[in-house]
Amino acid sequence: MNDEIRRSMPLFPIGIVKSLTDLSARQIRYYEEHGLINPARSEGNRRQFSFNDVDRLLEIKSLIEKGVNLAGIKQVLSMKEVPENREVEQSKVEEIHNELSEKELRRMLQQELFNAGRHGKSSLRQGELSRFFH
Amino acid sequence: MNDEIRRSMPLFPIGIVKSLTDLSARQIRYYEEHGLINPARSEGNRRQFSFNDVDRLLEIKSLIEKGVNLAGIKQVLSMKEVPENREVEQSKVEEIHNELSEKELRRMLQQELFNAGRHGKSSLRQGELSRFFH
DNA sequence: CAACGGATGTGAGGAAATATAACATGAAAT
DNA sequence: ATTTCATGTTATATTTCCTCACATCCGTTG
Repeated sequence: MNDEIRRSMPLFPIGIVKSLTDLSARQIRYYEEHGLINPARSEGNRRQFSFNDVDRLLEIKSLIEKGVNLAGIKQVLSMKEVPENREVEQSKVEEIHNELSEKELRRMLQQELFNAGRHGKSSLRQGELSRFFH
Repeated sequence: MNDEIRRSMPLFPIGIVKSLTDLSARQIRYYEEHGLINPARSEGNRRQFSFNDVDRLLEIKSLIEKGVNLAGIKQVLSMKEVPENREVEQSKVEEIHNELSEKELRRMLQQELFNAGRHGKSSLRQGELSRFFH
């Protein structure tokens, strides 16, 4: 449900994404420039990548390594887009983004994560936050 | 298994952690100064927080809100440390950190994430990377 | 072959995020 | 009334990231 929200939560700076994907900053920015990814931005205009973004970049990298060019990748990725409830999800996200300010959204997510982590947990070993990224 | 590795992978800058935990940067740094957390550092000396770190901060925050002071929190947290295979886990992590350079470790993790995400996956919806953070 | 466009590297210049350190402050403890 | 704890605030330095421009390599095409 809010899985999509969690997965699209802006978390990582480009430096981390670089090491996670082994792509250069130049490449990442270039792919964004050509619409393959669409990371969020901080107030100060810095890119903030979500899990979805990183997933997508790994997918892109894999295709690049197979010799697929950007146009081809664009095709492949667009085909992977869920055919069902596409507009539904889309509108849901937009709804949230329009009705709530960025700050409010962030706070909401944080609250959700926090509360969920609060109960039914006895050992730190089990973890709190990370449980909600699966 | 490598769960602990994933959970302790340095990912977030302090700004994100602030919004995730609703703690001030001052607080976060203060808690580190007093040994409650121990985030990794980038080459350029910036703090890099893992899921474990964020979990811990949420735990700390919860205790703070209950009126527990730092000494008390230190106690509580130390008690949560797994009594079993403590040294085992510890030594395992240290082993990795000693035998492999930071860069190699990072690359290894990235590889693992990447490869695991590569197979048995047909829809982007399912996600690749995020599956490995649970 | 020469020219062109796609994909990436590199460097300049500037802005944002973070680091440490020092001092300020309110509340709690002594 | 002091002292200590936990946090805020401000100043200054560094690192990371931004955009933009130009260079380079390479495959495709006229």
